Amino acid sequence: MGERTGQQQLAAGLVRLGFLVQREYGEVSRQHDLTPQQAQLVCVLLGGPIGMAELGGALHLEKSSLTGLVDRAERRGLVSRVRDARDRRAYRVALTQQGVELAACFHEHVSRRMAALAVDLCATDQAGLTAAINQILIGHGVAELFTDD
Amino acid sequence: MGERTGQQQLAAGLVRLGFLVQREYGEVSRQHDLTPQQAQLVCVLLGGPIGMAELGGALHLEKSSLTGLVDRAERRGLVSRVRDARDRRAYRVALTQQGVELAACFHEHVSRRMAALAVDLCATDQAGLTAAINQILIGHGVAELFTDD
DNA sequence: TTGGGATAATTCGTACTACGAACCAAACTA
DNA sequence: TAGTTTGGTTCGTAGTACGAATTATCCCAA
Repeated sequence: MGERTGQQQLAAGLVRLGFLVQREYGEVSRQHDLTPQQAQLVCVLLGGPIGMAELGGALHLEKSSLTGLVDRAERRGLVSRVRDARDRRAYRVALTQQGVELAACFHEHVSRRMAALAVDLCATDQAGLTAAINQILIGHGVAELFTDD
Repeated sequence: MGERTGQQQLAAGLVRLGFLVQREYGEVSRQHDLTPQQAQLVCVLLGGPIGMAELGGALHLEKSSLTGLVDRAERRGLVSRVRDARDRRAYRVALTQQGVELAACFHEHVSRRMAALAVDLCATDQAGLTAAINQILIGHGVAELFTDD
């Protein structure tokens, strides 16, 4: 009601956009018979096999949460745990062939869906939006990787 | 790698921004001893008491999921179920006094956090970002309410 | 070289999320 | 008034996320 500062408007917009993105992401995940978390996992792994520890960093999860997530993905044949050559405590989590295919397919679809969100914007506005988002991301330690973590 | 279209860049940015927003939202929720879902619930209820059915629409949840969410919030003294006067099957879910306070406090904090995300952008870019986000939101049926659903 | 602290990961218990199917009761409608 | 729709709950299943405790390995320093 009444007055609303630009800051408040922007804050509200960011929250709603966040929820909208999550909803789309979840829907696409479901279409691929994945939970959003599993989808995120396989997308990260598209960047190559990594240890549980780094995975926890990428997904912002405690290691105890990770065990189960990887367990379930492994049970579904999407990933496998490979012992690290030089550290007998460590595993590396890698996509299986099936995992690679599913991840690529999912990534493709989710990208399309996201692009579709901005389809109403003219090219200039899209470029401006991309720039603004990138500036926010770099200012908040979001990795520069080419996959969407 | 190599070439990346503007669409792909934007799509990736949206996904990452979405995750970033969720992370911030979750962190603030936690600081208020709420789960993100409970936080979302009380924020929606700031707009006034509503029935389970509409609530499901607002939160994009099945009614069976809602029962538990409202149960737990009720157990915590945040909301209460009030029988609808004119339909003896229906409840309306309303914030308790405690719920109102907590929701207002949470809303305040989360808004600040979100605004802080964009603090590096100049005023012009912020305005542009707000406009672009609003255009996306209106194009995708996100309600015009003043609370962040 | 051995002992002690850090590190990689798992297990366990708890709480919460989300769904669909089955169900009940009140409301509507033909 | 019978039959259908609607509002909400219950139940079972699967998944998510955490922290504390545990095990095994690694690494460093005395």
